[in-house]
Amino acid sequence: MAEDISPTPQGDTDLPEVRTLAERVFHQLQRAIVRGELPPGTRITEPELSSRYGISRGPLREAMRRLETYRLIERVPHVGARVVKLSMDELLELFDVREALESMAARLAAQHMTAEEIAGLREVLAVHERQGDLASGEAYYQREGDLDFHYRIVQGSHNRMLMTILCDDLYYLVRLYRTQFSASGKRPQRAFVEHHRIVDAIEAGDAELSELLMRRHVSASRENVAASYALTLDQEKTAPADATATSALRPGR
Amino acid sequence: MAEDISPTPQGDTDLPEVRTLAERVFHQLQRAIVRGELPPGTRITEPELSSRYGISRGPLREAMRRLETYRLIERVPHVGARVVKLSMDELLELFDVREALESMAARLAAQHMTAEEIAGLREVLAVHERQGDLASGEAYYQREGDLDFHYRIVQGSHNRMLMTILCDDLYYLVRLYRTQFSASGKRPQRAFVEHHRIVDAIEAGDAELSELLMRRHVSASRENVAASYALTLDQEKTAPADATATSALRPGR
DNA sequence: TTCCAGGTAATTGTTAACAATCAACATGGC
DNA sequence: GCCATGTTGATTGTTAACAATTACCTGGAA
Repeated sequence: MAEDISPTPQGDTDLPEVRTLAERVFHQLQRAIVRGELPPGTRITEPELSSRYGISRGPLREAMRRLETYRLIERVPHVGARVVKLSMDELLELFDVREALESMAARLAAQHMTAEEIAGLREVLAVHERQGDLASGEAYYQREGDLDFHYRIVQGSHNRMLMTILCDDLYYLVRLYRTQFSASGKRPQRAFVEHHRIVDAIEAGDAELSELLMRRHVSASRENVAASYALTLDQEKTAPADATATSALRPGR
Repeated sequence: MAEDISPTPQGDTDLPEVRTLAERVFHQLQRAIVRGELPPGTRITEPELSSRYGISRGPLREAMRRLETYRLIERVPHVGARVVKLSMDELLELFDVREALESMAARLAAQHMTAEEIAGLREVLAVHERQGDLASGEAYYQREGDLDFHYRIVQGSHNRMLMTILCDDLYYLVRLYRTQFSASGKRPQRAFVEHHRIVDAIEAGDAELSELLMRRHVSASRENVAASYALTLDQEKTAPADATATSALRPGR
């Protein structure tokens, strides 16, 4: 059980910031966690990982510190670190934060987005639509495209702090939640229509409408997730196999 | 020039999380930066600080990494770190983020705040009012009280992620901005009235009104800062002594 | 059987020395 | 005189060993 992560000493030289060992192992660990190769709750021990990646504990600790700031692991002094365990409560909290920040981003995007950026946004939707029919059941690309759509609108806000919080700090947490609660519910058509209306409002320069539509869009996604979760709870009640696996209630800090 | 910070090996043992050297020096550095004892743009060099605080470079690097996540310092690989330099653009960006998040917090507070919490909130305003007449010109306590007010509403949202972002991640950045752009404009009466109306809406359980009032409150504060800044620019134009000191335009990343 | 105490092993925190990178300065050529 | 280039100094990145705290396990007593 020491070869789960696929060390891959090569491979990720595309990132511009691999000037140090700590950066490289940080990206490797980040990818492993987001992909679910390191399941939530997994204990992270420094000697094991340092030997696995062939580096010393110094850079590894720095990488772990960065993972901690992204809320992907949780550390306790003198005790250790473990991959963050997700609860449905926290997922819903994340949706509230996204609703607040992304609606603001849409408002600012309507004011500041350039013609080129809007064209690029439409292109995302077009590509999305082109492979939409074949990917109707393939939820993965759907959601990737959804992430890309939201990502570009945040970029269009031209607010660097907003971009940092949403696209750097929370981006990987959103991805982790998606791999964790894989049942994203299928409302691709609805989401697709909403995306188009948001772009229309942005292109028209209607800040208030853009904000309102984005707020509804995120809120609807939140309700969708909450509903499918309630459904899961019901199914568990009828056949309570191993409740701890899916209910994922935090032990409480 | 090696005794500017006041090493103070004792003093801050009130924090619960001083179980490690890195934690302690982190808090010391954080306080030094927020108080302005380490001016923006100051270069942070590891050997100097490690010898100054009497610790090794290991814990110091961990402390600096934490400071980086709070956006209080900026690091460049193989080059070094320096205290973050504030620009008015970024301050306005921060106001946008606060407007989005704190209005959401007010909305959630109206739904989830307990009677005890609301009573505590009113107590903050009462204390504030009691010393309001004597501190009419004393802007410092005024702003501290303002921070406390906002802080408690965020706590009242019962959304841990919101609390983390606003009260942990952005709190010290807001304080740094206030010490930097000390001219906070004086609209204490206006802000005070707005605070009371927000509490009224929260107590009435009116989520939408609470959100709206908080949004206006933060937005008004933003416009106030922007206006006083424009005034400063005008004064500089008439007497352009050293423009770089107060205009504080980033060199652009 | 259950609870508590002590000891042991493992892990984290810390330190100091070594290696790699960068910025500034001096030197030489055009 | 100015620009390119090599060198030097300092700073950061990395490593390995040491110290301190914690968790687990074993043993015994109520």
